Amino acid sequence: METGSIVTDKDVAGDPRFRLLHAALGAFAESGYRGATTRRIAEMAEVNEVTLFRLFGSKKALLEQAVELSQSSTAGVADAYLPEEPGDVEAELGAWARVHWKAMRERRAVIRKMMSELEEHPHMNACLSDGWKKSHAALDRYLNRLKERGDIARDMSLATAVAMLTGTLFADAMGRDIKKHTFPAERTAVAEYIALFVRALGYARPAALDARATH
Amino acid sequence: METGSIVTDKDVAGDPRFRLLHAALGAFAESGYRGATTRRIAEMAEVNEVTLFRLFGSKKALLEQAVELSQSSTAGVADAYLPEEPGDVEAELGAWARVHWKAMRERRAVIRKMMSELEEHPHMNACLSDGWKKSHAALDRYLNRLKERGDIARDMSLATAVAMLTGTLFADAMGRDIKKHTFPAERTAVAEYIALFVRALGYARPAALDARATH
DNA sequence: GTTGTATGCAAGTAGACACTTGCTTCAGTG
DNA sequence: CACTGAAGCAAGTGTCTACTTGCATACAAC
Repeated sequence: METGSIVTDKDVAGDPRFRLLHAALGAFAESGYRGATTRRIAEMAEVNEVTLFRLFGSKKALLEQAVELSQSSTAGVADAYLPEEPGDVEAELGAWARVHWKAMRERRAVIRKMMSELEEHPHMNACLSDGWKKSHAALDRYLNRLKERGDIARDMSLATAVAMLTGTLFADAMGRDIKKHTFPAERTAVAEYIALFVRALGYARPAALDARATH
Repeated sequence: METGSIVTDKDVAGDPRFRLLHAALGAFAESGYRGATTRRIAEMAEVNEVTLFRLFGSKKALLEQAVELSQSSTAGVADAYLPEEPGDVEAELGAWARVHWKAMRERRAVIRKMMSELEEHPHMNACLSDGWKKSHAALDRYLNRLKERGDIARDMSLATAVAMLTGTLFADAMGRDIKKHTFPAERTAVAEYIALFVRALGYARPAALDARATH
């Protein structure tokens, strides 16, 4: 069983290394790279500031490891919801979308900061795209399978469809704080997006009438 | 000479106030609030740093005025493209979307920085949502008119549709730098989004068969 | 010519910043 | 016990930060 990390025999929560990584991510999420000062990170971690430099060498190294860790913890958590062979398309897409949306929404502060830092810290650019790559690829595979089966139009551009759905979810997760009143209710929003999306695909449900538009 | 706008008799490009506002926005777009130091802004504006404080009082005041100015310059530039009475829906929505997308894409650096700063500087939150309010409202009115005319389903949630289209455009404008290869070609992307969106609406073209599902 | 206003320039403030040095404390291991 | 390694602590380093002060200069109006 792969854990992806080297677990020491120490109490993880008490390990200064772990505490610093956790605190660094919190400070970064609150105030960005420049605002996450080494003093503040050390205080939040309840660890001496000197220990920070002994363990990580520099602020830059610490923050890079912190965001990498935060990204790997949620990467590819949604892709499992899309089966190899599509069944109930709306339900399956809905489950995937809900998990993907939730993962972005929970990390929205970090994501926003990474997006604003990507010119000055290219490492965060890589982290960002890697974090979504697996989920988006799974969606692409799923839609491709639908296309192969002839359930959606043959001339449908999957890249456009994927960009539309992932973009909608991304913008909702990021923007809901900014313009509250203009978004659908949080409970039902994702399901409504999926309903619209399925219709955009021109998906012909097997059980329903054969209503393929083109002759 | 009559210019028709509120212009001082000074040469605008040489006016230190104008130069500072312009430089402040540039520095903010490059490095965010903390990275836009007063020294750097003054250097970029080729104006003495002391003049900055004499004219604006503080760095905070300068930056707030700068982002406000940048927002008001592009606010409501797209809403004019949606007529009161819909005609060629795909073309009209396409024109609106293209202009709206372009406005976001050109200011993407500033927008990304504002989004990451909105907890620490609530003023930027207000600027952000105000900048989009008019365009989004115009889209909402347009779709509402379509609904009234019965061209799209009566049970369609316009809030969801608006969120989906604006979200797609926003995510494209912001994300194209981050994950280049996963987006449709820049030339055609917006038109493809619109094509999908129109199909999602279930829009029945007047010239085509009368295919209204529910009577 | 005098006054006022706007700008430049040199210098300086107090605090924050990332990072370092030297020394102490303490737990674990032989 | 002695030794080692990890951590804390106090006190620095030089640089940067927003912002201030005092004074010199230019130019326009009266």
